[in-house]
Amino acid sequence: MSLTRDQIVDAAIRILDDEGPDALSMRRLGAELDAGATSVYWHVKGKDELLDLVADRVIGEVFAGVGATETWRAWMAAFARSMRRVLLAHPGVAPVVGRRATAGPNALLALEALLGLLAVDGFDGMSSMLASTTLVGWTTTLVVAEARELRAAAGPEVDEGPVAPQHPAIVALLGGGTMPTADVRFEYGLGVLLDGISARETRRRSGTDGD
Amino acid sequence: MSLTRDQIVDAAIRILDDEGPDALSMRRLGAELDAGATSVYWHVKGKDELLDLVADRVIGEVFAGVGATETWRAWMAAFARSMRRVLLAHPGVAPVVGRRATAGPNALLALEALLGLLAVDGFDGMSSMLASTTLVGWTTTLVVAEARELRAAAGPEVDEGPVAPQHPAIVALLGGGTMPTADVRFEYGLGVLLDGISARETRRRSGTDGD
DNA sequence: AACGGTACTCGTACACTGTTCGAGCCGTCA
DNA sequence: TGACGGCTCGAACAGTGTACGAGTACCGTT
Repeated sequence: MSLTRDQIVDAAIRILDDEGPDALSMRRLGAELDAGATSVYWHVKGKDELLDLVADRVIGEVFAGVGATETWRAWMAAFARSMRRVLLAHPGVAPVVGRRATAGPNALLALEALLGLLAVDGFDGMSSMLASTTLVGWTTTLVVAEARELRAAAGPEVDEGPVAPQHPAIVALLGGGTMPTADVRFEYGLGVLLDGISARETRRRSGTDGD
Repeated sequence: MSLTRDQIVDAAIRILDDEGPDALSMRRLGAELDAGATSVYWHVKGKDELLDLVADRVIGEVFAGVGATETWRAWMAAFARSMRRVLLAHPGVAPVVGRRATAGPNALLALEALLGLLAVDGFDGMSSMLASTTLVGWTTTLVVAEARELRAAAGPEVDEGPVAPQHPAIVALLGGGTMPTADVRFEYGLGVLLDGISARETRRRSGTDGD
């Protein structure tokens, strides 16, 4: 059976999703493809390149989930939400995406789209660069963390240990029953970010220097 | 020579800083301590626990660099800047901090301090929880990414490849000479975050629901 | 002074990992 | 038919984290 890069990436994602990040070894990948353990090496330079491909594939999926929008704000929100949706559907690949700098073709495609929108809306080069990196950075951390929690919850029980002997504020928070859901946390953070970017941009255009 | 947990963590950080994240193996760690390869295992459960200790140690260093402040805003800014300073001084340990959920004693100490300040300034439980996780999440990603760039720059040259065949917006940005320094990027993001949190909080107190 | 036990060290071994190498297969073109 | 290039894959290598158990060094008690 002829192996292709796409099939290889598919198989890797399947393993990551079904058995977790630690389960992905080159031998296991070969087995998943009904191929010899090292056949993959002809198509892919090594495990690093494989993981880059996996990450970019997922970014592509994220980007595909973002429809056309009117404003940069709507686009950013849609992108962040799409990223969350996709990564939570693939909790096993989330750490992979989080760990590497995203400069694959799909990542560039998405960046290009965002920069275009920002330019139309009057952002200058510097501001748009800063805004986009901030958005991407924040979104990945938060969602990767959430995916980790999701994976941890699926695994064996781990008792939290004596959380807080003398941390009254933390105890009050945890015990207060006000623990927000992951959804709320995400939407709050997203709102904070968009409001902040918007406020900065307004201020910049009015000529007032920050701080 | 008697080994202590502190000495072990010290040695691990030394290796991470001097030789990079990949160089830290249990055997190498033993050698650094002039000890047998597996002696460490009596003091530490395994490599995972070791890395947790390393991460918390660094968080402690970050926290120590944050002086007393009047407002939550000043504290958050100081914490983020301290984190950046410390992680850039230890680029090798940055990925370790980035990879794990921070629930060690020092992390809890810092969280407790922040929550206390937020409470004094009138944040309710939910808002302060959201604000703190957003701050920590954003800061770690950005700084870890920056540390990675720093490490990559120190390593062997890697040509970027054909960056953008048909990505005009990206090309314009990179070629425009407006590439902001890491400092500027960081301060911008921090400003965005703090402005956003502040705006949200104001709106919450005025009783207007978001969006 | 002799004993028992606890705290600690470490050599060996096991089951893995990513990756290299080179021998072999197979279809295509001359 | 022969040769060649694309492709597969078994064996081997160096290295990993960790379990186990034998060994040592120190301790308070008798």
